[in-house]
Amino acid sequence: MLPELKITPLRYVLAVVDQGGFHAAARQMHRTQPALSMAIRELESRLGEALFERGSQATLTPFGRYCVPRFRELITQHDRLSRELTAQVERQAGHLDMAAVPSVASRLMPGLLADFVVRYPGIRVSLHDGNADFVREQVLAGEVDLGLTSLWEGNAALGFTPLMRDGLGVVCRDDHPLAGREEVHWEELMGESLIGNGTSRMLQDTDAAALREHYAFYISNMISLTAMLVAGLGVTTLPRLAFPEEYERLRFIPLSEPRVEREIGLLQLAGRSLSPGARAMADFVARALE
Amino acid sequence: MLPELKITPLRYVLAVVDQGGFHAAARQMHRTQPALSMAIRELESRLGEALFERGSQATLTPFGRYCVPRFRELITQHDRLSRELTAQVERQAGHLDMAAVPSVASRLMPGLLADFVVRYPGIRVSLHDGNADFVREQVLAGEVDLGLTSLWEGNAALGFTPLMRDGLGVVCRDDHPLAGREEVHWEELMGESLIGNGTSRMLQDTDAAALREHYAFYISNMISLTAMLVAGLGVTTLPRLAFPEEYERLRFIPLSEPRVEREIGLLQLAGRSLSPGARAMADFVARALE
DNA sequence: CTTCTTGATCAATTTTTCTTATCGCTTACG
DNA sequence: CGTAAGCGATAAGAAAAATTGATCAAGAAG
Repeated sequence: MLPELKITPLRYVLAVVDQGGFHAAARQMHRTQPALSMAIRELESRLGEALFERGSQATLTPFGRYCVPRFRELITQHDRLSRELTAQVERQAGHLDMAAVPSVASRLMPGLLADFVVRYPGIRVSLHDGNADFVREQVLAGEVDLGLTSLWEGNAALGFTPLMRDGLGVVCRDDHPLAGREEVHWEELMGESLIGNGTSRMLQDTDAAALREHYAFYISNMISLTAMLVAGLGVTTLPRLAFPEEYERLRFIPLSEPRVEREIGLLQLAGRSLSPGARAMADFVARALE
Repeated sequence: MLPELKITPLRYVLAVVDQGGFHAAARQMHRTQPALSMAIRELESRLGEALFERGSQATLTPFGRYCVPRFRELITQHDRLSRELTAQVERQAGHLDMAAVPSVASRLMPGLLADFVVRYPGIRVSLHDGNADFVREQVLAGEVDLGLTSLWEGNAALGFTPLMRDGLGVVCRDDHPLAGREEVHWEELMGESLIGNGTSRMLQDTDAAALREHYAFYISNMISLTAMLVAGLGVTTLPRLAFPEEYERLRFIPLSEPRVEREIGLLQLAGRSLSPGARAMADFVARALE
């Protein structure tokens, strides 16, 4: 049965050694002198050997001299751990993995991350991007702490916090008849050369579901899609956030009827709390997007 | 102000993790389940972050998962230290430095040490030999924990525990007139070719002090001395323990008048306790020599 | 639906830790 | 030489902490 060494009495011993006396040590420790006397005596009896020479004042025994550096080492390790955990809790350190759909990753995250690293310089962030299914799977598998995506189907194991709405619109080239319009009704698209993409499932279960039958192409890759739009090969529907603003010739016209919106929000495992770093990010994102 | 982590609650956490539940852990720790619940809750509040998922049973939070290996590490280090100190106290480990006069070192210590290492296999011993002044200085300077010697002059800083008496006698070659005698009176030596040696000061302040004026030689080196005795160049006085029994032609005849004895015993710093290993040796030697 | 198990909670109690007051001893100083 | 100051030990009581026993609510198993 090996004795349990409590940290505090070890600290007392070091204080006595460093300060050269029980009184001075007590002052340093914000304790009274008898408190140290008794705590150290208790420690000695637990070890079965005196640490301080009795009679002589605050002189270490040979065994005490043997112990002191070891006590110091253990206390150092304790303090290091305590400091490390505190840093985690206070978000001065830590890391988090997150996944986001491409539109969020490329349009929202750059600015968000820039602010985040200023606010939490110690927290390292890994951001993975992929489509909504990918994000969902990553969160579900615990591969990432957080997802930033729109949720297509609920799941008891997932917790979703909506943060912003993102309305669907038509994207076409600037010389297209629809280009100057304020808004578009879905039936106006029936005659167009329609290009389907990954976000087209937003039309599912809406009045405009019939559009999905009329795709001339289906392109999942965003680069390819924009290239085709720029080439004037057709029009497509995209949520506003996914609309590539950097292409001068493309225009975004909101869909007025039906008004289709996706809800972008934070996805996480339900019933599972977040690491301090992940919570910092979740709170930060939620606050930034209101 | 960094929080003070007590070892026991950390152990509770590991027990819950390893046993997969509070009840099982409580059994292992010989505590009741509420004790663990409350201790862990207190630890959590001290850290400012939950370790276990509330609601779910004995599931770690991400922060908890982060902590567990670190807790385990600290506890391992604590236990290693505790074990190490216990080993010292129980004399299963340790070391000691001692010094002894040559006669003791060569005649007594070999057998003593052989038994000692059987009894205390973990304790390493360093044995230095030198004359009584050397031993005394080594002890006084704290260079060695223990001395095994005879004490010529007391000192408040030294503690001496007599263990055995060692009587002075005359040493001569087997063809010397005194060789067959049972004992010798000091006055019988006045006509002899007397060789003085380091132990001759035992005659100081005795009836035979006059002999010191009649030395034909003074030889401090034991090898030289025995060579001269074997060569028949004279006789000398030696305590029995210093008499080199391995020389077949030499004889030891006790001095009857005056009866001069040196007291051989343990020398140590007064008011300074011994290391566990040194105390083991001191007790061992004292018991062996009664 | 009932039963069993799990962890949480609360009050009571035991244990531990700390303080106040005091003692005996040593040291420094006039 | 004697006095005052400083030190650590000690005892008794107070405060704080840990632990228990009993009980509760919730989820899992039958």
